[in-house]
Amino acid sequence: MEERKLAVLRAIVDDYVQTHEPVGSKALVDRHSLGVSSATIRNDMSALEEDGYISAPHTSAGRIPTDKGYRLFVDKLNSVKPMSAPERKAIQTFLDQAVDLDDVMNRTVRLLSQLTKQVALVQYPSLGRSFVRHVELVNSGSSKLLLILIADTGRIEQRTVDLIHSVSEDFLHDLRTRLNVALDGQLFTEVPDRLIGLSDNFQPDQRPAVNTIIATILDAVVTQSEERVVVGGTSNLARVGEDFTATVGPVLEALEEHVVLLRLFGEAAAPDSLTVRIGHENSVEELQRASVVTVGYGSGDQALATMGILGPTRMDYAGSMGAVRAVARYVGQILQDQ
Amino acid sequence: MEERKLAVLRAIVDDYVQTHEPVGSKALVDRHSLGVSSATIRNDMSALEEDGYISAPHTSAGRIPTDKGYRLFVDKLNSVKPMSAPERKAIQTFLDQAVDLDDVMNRTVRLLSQLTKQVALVQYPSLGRSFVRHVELVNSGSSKLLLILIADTGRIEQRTVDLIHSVSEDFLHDLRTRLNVALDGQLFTEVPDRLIGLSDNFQPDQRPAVNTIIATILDAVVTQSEERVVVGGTSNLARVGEDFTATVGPVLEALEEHVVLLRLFGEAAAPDSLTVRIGHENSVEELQRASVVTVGYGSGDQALATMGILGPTRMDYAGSMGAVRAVARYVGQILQDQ
DNA sequence: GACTGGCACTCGAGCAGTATGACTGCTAGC
DNA sequence: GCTAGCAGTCATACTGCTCGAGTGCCAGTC
Repeated sequence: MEERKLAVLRAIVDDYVQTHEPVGSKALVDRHSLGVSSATIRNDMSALEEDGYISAPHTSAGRIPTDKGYRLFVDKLNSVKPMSAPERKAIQTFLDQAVDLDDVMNRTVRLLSQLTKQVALVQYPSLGRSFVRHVELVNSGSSKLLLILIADTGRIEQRTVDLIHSVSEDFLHDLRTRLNVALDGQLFTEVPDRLIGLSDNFQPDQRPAVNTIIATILDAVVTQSEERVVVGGTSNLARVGEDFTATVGPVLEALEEHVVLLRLFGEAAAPDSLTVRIGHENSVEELQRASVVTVGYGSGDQALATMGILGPTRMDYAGSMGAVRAVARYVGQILQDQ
Repeated sequence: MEERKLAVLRAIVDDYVQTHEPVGSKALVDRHSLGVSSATIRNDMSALEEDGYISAPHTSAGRIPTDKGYRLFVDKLNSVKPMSAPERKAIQTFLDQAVDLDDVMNRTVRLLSQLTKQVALVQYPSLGRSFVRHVELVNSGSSKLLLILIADTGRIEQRTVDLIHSVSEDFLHDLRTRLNVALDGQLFTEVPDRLIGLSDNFQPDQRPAVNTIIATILDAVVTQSEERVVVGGTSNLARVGEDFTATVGPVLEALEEHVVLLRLFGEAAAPDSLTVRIGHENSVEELQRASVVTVGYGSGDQALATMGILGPTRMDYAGSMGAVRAVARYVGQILQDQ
C-alpha cells in the first residue's frame, strides 16, 4: 500500500476520532498538510473504500473508517503513545496508596477509566497462576468453620464449612499445620494432588470432618478459577453520541455478565503484550460495535491476569494502549512487592 | 383530601408508570372504572394541579405526577406488594447457593436488580456494628506480614504490614494469641480500647513491631468504617426513555462515587423499615431525578447495613418496596446463620 | 502517468407551512 | 355536584422546499 493512501487513512481516523463526524476530502486537506489537492484525496479515498478500509454512511457524506480500516491503522501505528513523566508519577503515587489487593484492583480500575475515558476492566490475579501463601481455619460457632485461603498475590478466598459435629481446637490446630505443610508455597493448580492421602493421618472418627474440609478447599480452588473481574468507568459510555438504548444498554448488560467479560479477555498472554480487538473481531456479540484493548500483567514470563479498557471503535488507540500498558506495568510491580 | 381525588392521583401514577406518557382525563376514565365522566375528572385534576400533586408538561398534554404527587401516593399506599410464594422461594434458593460473603453481596445485587428492573445497591455489613471473630497474622516474605481481620458477618479485611526487621514464628504466635484473647467477640468499635497496653506484655525490642501491627489494625478498623458498596443492574438505566447524556451519564458517575452512595443510604435505620426518597428529596444533586428505596438489613434491633434500589421517579413503588424488603429479610437471615 | 480544476449529481439536514388530534377550561344545563 | 359539549391551545407529524457538503467523473496540465 502506497505511503500516501496510508497517510490518508491515518488522517481520516484521526479526524473521525476527534469529531465523530464523517470526514470529507476537502476537510481533510484543510486540516492536514497532505501536499495534494482534494481531488487526489478523493481518488485515494475511492481506492480505500474499494478495499474496504473506509465507508460512506450515505452518498453525500464523508467517509468513516471501517473495522478493517481501524485494524490497518492500529497495525501500522508503530508508536504506542507513552505516558509522560508526570503521568507515570501520578499513576505510581495513586497505586502506592493502596492498602490491600481489593484496593489495588479498585484503584487500577479508576485509574484506567480516568486516563482513557473509557470503561475499564481488571481481572483479579488468577488463582491458577498463584501460589498458596497460607491456609487458615477458624472456628465459628458450634459446628461451623471458616476456611481462608491466601494467595501470594494477596488474593483471599473464604468459605464457610458446615460440619456435622463440632471439632476441638487441638484437632483444628493439627489439621491447620498439616494443611500448611502440604500446601504453602505450592501452585494452586497443584493443591488437589497435595491433598491426596492427607486424611490418612487422622483418626477414623475425624476423617469425615477432614474430608469435608478438603472438599471445600477443592471446591474453592476449582470454582474460583472462575475468576473475578472489576468494572469501572461505565459513565464514559454516556459520552458516545449515538442512539442510546440500542448501543449502551446491551453493552452495560454484557459488562454485568462476568462470564462474558472473561471470554472478552480471552487467553491471558505474556505480560506487556498488548492485544487490540476491534469491533467484530470481538467474539461477544453485544460488543461488536466496541473495541477492547487488553494487556497481561504480572511479574515473570506468564501473566497473572489481564486488564484493559473497552470503548467505541472510534477511540484514541495510541493513547489507550499507552495508558493500559503503563498501568499494567505498575500493578505488576506492586503485586511482586506484596 | 377527598377519596376520589386520591383515587384519581393513584390512577394517574399507575398509568404514567406503565406508559411513561402524560395521561389525560379521557384515557383515565377509559382505563379505570372511576364511575364519573371525564369532565368531572378534569375538575379533580385541576384541583390536584393547583395543589402541586400533578403538572402538565405543556398545555395540550395530559398530566404527570410531581415529586409531591409520588410522595402522597407512596404515603397513602398502604399495601407494599408482597412477593408471591414462588418468588420468595426463588430468592431463598438463589441466595442459599452463595459460598461466601462476597458471593452473598453479589447475588443480592443481581437479585434486586432483576426483581425490580432497577439499579441495585447493597452495602457490606458495617464493621462498626460487627464483632471480631478472629485476627490472623501470616508471615509473608522477609519482613512482611499479612494481617487479616475476620468479622462475624464473614467480612474480611486484610492489610500488608511492613516491619523493619523480620520476626520469629514464636513471636507471631504469641502476638496472635494475645490479639485474639483481647479482641475475639468484641465489637469492632471497641477494638481501639482493647488494644491499649497490649504491647506492655512484650520485650522492649519487640515493641516497635507490635506497635506497627496495632497501628495497622486501628487503621483498618477506622478507615474501613468507610464502608463498601456493591452496585449492579446499571443496564436498567438504559430503559429510561428520556434523553440520555443529560440523565444517565451523571447518574452513572454518581454511582461510581462510593462516597455519594454512602450519603445516599443515609443513616441506617432499623431492619425492615423501608425508606423512600423521591426526586428532590435526595440530597445528592445528580440523583434528583431519581428515586431511592432503601431498607436496613441484619438481625437484631439495629441494622447491619442498608440495601436498596434506585430508579426513575416513575417506578413501581409498591413492587420495588416489596422486593427490597423481601430480599433484605433473607439476607439478614443468612448473615445470622454464618 | 500522476495530479488538478471544474462541473453535474446525489442526498441528508434544516426550515416553513399545514393538518391532525389529544388535551384542557369553561359554561350551560340536568 | 355532575355532565355534555364546544372553543381554544399546542405538540407532533407530515409535506415540500432549499441549501450545501461531498462525491464521481472528465478533460486538461505538468
